[in-house]
Amino acid sequence: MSKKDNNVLDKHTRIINAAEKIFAKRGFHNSKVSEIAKEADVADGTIYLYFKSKDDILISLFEESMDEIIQKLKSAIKDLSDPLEKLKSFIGVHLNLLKDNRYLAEVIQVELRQSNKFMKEYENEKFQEYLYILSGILKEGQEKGIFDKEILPGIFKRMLFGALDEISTSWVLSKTKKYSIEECSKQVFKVFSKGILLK
Amino acid sequence: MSKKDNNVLDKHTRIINAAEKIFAKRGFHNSKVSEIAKEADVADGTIYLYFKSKDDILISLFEESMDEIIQKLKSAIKDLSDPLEKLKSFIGVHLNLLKDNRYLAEVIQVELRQSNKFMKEYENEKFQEYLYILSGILKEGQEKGIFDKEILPGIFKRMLFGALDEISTSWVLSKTKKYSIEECSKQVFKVFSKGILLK
Amino acid sequence: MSKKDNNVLDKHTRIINAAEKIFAKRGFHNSKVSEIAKEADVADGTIYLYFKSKDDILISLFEESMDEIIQKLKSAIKDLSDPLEKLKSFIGVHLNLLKDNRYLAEVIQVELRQSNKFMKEYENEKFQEYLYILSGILKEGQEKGIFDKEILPGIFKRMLFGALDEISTSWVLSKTKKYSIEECSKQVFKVFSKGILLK
Amino acid sequence: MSKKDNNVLDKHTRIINAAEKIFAKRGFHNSKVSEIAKEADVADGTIYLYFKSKDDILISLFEESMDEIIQKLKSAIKDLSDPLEKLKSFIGVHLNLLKDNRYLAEVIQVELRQSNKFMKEYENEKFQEYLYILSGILKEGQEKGIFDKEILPGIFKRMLFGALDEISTSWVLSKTKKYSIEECSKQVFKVFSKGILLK
DNA sequence: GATGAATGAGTCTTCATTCAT
DNA sequence: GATGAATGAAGACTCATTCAT
Repeated sequence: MSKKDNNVLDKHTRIINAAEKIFAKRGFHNSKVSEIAKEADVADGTIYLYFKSKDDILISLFEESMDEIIQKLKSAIKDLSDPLEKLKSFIGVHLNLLKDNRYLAEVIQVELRQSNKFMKEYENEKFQEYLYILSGILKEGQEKGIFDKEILPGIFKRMLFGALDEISTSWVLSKTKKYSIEECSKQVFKVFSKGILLK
Repeated sequence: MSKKDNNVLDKHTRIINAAEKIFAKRGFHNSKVSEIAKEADVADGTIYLYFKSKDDILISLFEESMDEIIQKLKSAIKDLSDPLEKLKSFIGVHLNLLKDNRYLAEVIQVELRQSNKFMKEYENEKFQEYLYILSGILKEGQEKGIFDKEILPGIFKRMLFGALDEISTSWVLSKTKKYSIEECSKQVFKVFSKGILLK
Repeated sequence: MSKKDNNVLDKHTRIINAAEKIFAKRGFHNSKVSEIAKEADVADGTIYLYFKSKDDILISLFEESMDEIIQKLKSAIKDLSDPLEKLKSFIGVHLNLLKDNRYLAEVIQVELRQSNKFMKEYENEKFQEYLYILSGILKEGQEKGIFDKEILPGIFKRMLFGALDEISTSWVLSKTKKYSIEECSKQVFKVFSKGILLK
Repeated sequence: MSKKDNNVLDKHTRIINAAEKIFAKRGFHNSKVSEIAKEADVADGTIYLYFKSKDDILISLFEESMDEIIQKLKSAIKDLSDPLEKLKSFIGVHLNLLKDNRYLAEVIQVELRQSNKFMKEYENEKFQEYLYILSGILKEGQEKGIFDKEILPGIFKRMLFGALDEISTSWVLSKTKKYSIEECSKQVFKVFSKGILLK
């Protein structure tokens, strides 16, 4: 999106978009608020009419992105009844979302961990909600007698998120893009579905 | 280790130990070199007799820790012939190492990603070596006809590392320690072994 | 000029004036940027809105001062046709300018030489322009048959500048002011005019 | 002189020689004591067995050099009876001494002014002694009825020193060495002798 | 006397945030 | 609401000097 096109959007959105781009390029701590302001084509001070602080930009960026991701994940699995199909869809949507939004992927994978507020103080409800969808799929499959009941949902959700997260990170940072996102999705689904199916 | 005990160690080690603790507590960017110096019980300037810069402390901390981890992982699987046993051992050692060294775990999981040098410029040979052990176990199992040949080692190693990494992170950051490390190891092994076994 | 009066000037000028005073008092290397800021009644950071670095303040101070000096010297000799009168005027204006601006004199005489940039890397166009006026006066006199043609302008300009520079320095640093500026002017003119006149 | 040859000298001399070289290359404020120590092939701490401080090295360097210069100047004019010959000799010796000792010249011309102690606090007896020789030559000529009695010795000595100093400085810093030292000597003598002769 | 590892005071510069316009 | 000039706190790093060996 060109800076010109961006200017028709409301300032809140322009700042979030600019921050996403700058954070992805420089990392959170090495990004300057003035740089974000310049990219968003607003004055430095204007940022503070829409956000409380630099940290708040990152938190908002994360929450709004997660909202969008969660909504897309939910809508993708909404009409599926088979937990296995839900799992396959979840994995595919997660990896494709990040592929389609390179900046967001970099921010979430790499920079999100840089604000102390996030990892330690911030309660991170959105992330909990994301994980809840995952454990929900497992539990549903266990109740339906498809998935192994010995798998603990609280551990499974972390394991699968970690795998998807790492695959995304390495894909985003990789220059050669040796594997396609489709291939990655297939492989992750193969291992995790076989890993939890009752047989 | 008390500050007193620490003082018998050579200064390089004292500084690395102090940095590990401070980085874990405050995060890389929020840690002051003067704080590390104080914790190591040396003068600020002494740090620069042993390290080129603050970044260099983090890089050295990572490399020295990875060296130790890789050595322990290698020695743990060295005498095992069954790839499945190697996988189980690898998972157990990885998770237990981090449990036994809380500061190191926090630094590797959370803070390591904060130096631009690391994620983008730094080649990260140590990490490649770590991943190579993992893909090696998979390949060996595939050659022995135990593991599914369709699993791509380049994707598998990332997937398993991501899962272990996320389990470690959440375990380290978790206050309640709801699950034991042993339980986590068992679950990860269960899913990944079933996921890649030929049946 | 009191700090209060100074405050009506634009910040660039206030900083230059403050630097002139502080550099004169402490010397370039012993002057703190924060001290200049305090004297200029601006915040430390404000300095960096107007100058790239501490070195840049000194260079700007020099260039702006030389501009003023050169302009005054040029305008002083502009309407004179006799090279001898030009010489007398040049000497008088040079010495009086420094007398009227004690801080500037100290900075130019003593501190200017302290920035490596100046003496070795910096091309110093302004100073070349200053010297060019001097050699111009000699050449004009030689062409008019008044001055000795054997005197080399390239050496003469340095000789006279050196003499004026040293007289100024010792006058500025002298506590007793044993000789008046007028007396100094007269003596310098006497020696140099007799020294170069054809007779 | 090679570092090896230098090692046969006593440490005081080795340190002074090293400082002369380093100060000339980097300037006083940008020279590190450790660099001088390395060049002198002694330990950092050894410097402080022979000199009180970094400033003290510069002061000693200056005083010892001036002693040598003054002695050479005195001995050069000692057997001359004609004040005009003394003047010619003085000028020639001054300029040649600096030509033959490039490092010393740079230090005296450029770096000497960088220590506050020198220009403001330090009484600078050696320099006074140097100037005293100059005013002595003028006075002797005036008493003998050769030089113009209206020239004030206190101003004349500064004027001539300034001229010689500036000629040396520009000669030392000049890359092309457009004029020879002999040519410079001749020109300075020409102007100053004609300038003060009674006719 | 000689060493050089250790010290720690000192400062330029950055940049998130504010506020007068 | 919007601006952007101004603020000033904060910190990595340097290097003259010391002192235990």
